[in-house]
Amino acid sequence: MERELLLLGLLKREQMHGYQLHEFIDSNMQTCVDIKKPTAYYLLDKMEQQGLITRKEEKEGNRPTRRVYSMTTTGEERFQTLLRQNLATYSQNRYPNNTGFIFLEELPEQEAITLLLNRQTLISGMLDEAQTAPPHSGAMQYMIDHQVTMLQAELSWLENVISRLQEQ
Amino acid sequence: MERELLLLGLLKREQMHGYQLHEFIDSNMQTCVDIKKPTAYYLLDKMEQQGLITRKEEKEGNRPTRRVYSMTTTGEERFQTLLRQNLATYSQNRYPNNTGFIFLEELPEQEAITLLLNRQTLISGMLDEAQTAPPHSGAMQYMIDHQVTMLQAELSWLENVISRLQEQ
DNA sequence: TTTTCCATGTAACTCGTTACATGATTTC
DNA sequence: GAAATCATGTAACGAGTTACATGGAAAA
Repeated sequence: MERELLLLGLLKREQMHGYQLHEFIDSNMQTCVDIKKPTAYYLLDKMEQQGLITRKEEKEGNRPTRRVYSMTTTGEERFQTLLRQNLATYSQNRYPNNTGFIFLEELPEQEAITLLLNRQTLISGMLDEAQTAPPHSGAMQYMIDHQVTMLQAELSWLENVISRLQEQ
Repeated sequence: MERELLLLGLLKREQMHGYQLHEFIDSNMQTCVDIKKPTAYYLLDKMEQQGLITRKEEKEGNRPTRRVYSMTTTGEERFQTLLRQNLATYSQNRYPNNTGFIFLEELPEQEAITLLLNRQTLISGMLDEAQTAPPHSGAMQYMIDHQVTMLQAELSWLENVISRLQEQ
């Protein structure tokens, strides 16, 4: 659903072909969303069949034909619905990354601390990366801020856990 | 992988049958992990075939036979590996919940604010719930704290977005 | 007596991914 | 001449879910 919203939203701005969409997402939005090529092609196909988008073929030289998609009015309506739904709603996030913490006590404290310090380094690295990302236009910046906020939260929680372990 | 770690970790503590595992997870850990019954049964089957756990049948009266699983030494090793890997590692979280924010500008400001206020209420509710959860034993408490931390971060980011919209 | 709980499962499906295939074109 | 890029796709798989099925026991 979210990837459909993503593709629709981008196609609302301007018509694009599959490769181009994937390229754009992969190089401009990699910090907060991702989509693989086969998924993109598959969704475009499906949404075309549903009448949300239409395609026109574009031939340039001897290259493979581009299938350039643009939104239909049905697609526009769908986009509006999806967008509102997405913004007004929130469903609990799971953090499968952290399942191991349930069993922290199974490990000798010293080893646990060592492992967690490694994790801390990883998260710090990601945080740095997110923070040094070039500023994005408009609402995309919100998404980057979100990543940063969440990574900071993750980090501060982790530091808390580590220091509680060190107290013992 | 994470659910395997979860099941293994619980079976390390004490032998259990599928229904019981699901029950336990569903009623004691619902804030941070979840697993559906068919998934649990499927994984138990698979892990038994891999020799990570063994089962013995337990018959009580005329009820359906329980398949009580307990860990093997191979399972113990696997658990140790998975646990260390999970703790020392971190991979970027995606937040598909928030995809819509990329297109915030497509909406009239007033409406956007209204939608986001609704979302805010939802998150506040979840936060309350997580905070009033009865304290858990040992490391499980870390997981609850994590949920709380993440919800707070989500909320503070959202409030920030809302107030930036209101300034305009 | 009807609903809920106990305890197991299967089948079909969804969403997404990896790995592979094709073939021209530009770049090194 | 080899490698990366452009542009499309298919096939097989993976993890997990929903919906359904069974059948006895306890509770309402």
